[in-house]
Amino acid sequence: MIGHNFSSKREAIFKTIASTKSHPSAMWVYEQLKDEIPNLSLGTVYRNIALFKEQGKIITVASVNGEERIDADTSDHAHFVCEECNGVYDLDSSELSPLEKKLSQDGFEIKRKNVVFYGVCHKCSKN
Amino acid sequence: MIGHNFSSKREAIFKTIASTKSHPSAMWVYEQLKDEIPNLSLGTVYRNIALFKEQGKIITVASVNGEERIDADTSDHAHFVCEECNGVYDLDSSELSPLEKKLSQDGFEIKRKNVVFYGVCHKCSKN
DNA sequence: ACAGAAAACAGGAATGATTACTGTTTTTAA
DNA sequence: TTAAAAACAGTAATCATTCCTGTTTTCTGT
Repeated sequence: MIGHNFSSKREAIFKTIASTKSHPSAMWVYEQLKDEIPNLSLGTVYRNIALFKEQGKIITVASVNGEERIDADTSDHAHFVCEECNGVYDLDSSELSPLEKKLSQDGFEIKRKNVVFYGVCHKCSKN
Repeated sequence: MIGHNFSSKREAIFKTIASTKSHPSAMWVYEQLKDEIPNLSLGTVYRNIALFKEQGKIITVASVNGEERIDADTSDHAHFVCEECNGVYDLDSSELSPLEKKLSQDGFEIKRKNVVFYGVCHKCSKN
């Protein structure tokens, strides 16, 4: 069975993703780990990210500057992408439920949603 | 001044994008036009799409199977991506205004937003 | 504990959408 | 009409991501 074998690298990759709120890219995860695990391969990071997605343990949040950003918080929430610092913030998105109700009435099966606001965050706005 | 010269190819590209509700990819636009304009270059399609985006005449809607999908309807609306037929549908998204109000109160400048639902559309659902 | 079998991995090559470059053609503006 | 500016074709380059091959690690049944 794929994805059920123990692997210390897999665990380290998941812990790195789960322990940050930075909504990281594959490269960021790789760079966080390569001191601790010198022979880690970037391909392994990508392969495990794909596996975690299939397993529903993480989601894709947005593509920022051509890089996919992920999140181990799979609860129902939206995101804000700052186009100055490339930071990604969590937002509540409970307002969307009426729209979702209408969709399912019209025969659309919603499997996941992606609500992203783009702009300048409160920190970068000050400068 | 860049983008203000007349160009029949630019016009054809924009018309192709504006006259469809399919939320096309660059390649789709290229393929629609290459019979009519045999010496059209794919690079020209990409260059003009980038220009239209800068000019605010089109927006990016979603990335479907690694391909960016665009829309000449820049009004405030959301989208539904069917993961079976790769179709993209328009949705109303007026429910989002309370969330946007809260964001601007918190100092976030919203420049654009991207609301995408993923799933199976009503047509594919029947099969 | 041990030996295959299955899964995971490293490292590097391949992919594919998008972008950049260069020489040529078209458009503009005086 | 003519020189400068912009747009273009065609092709090469980029870069995140995926694929491939030989090796290592983990699992499972005995």
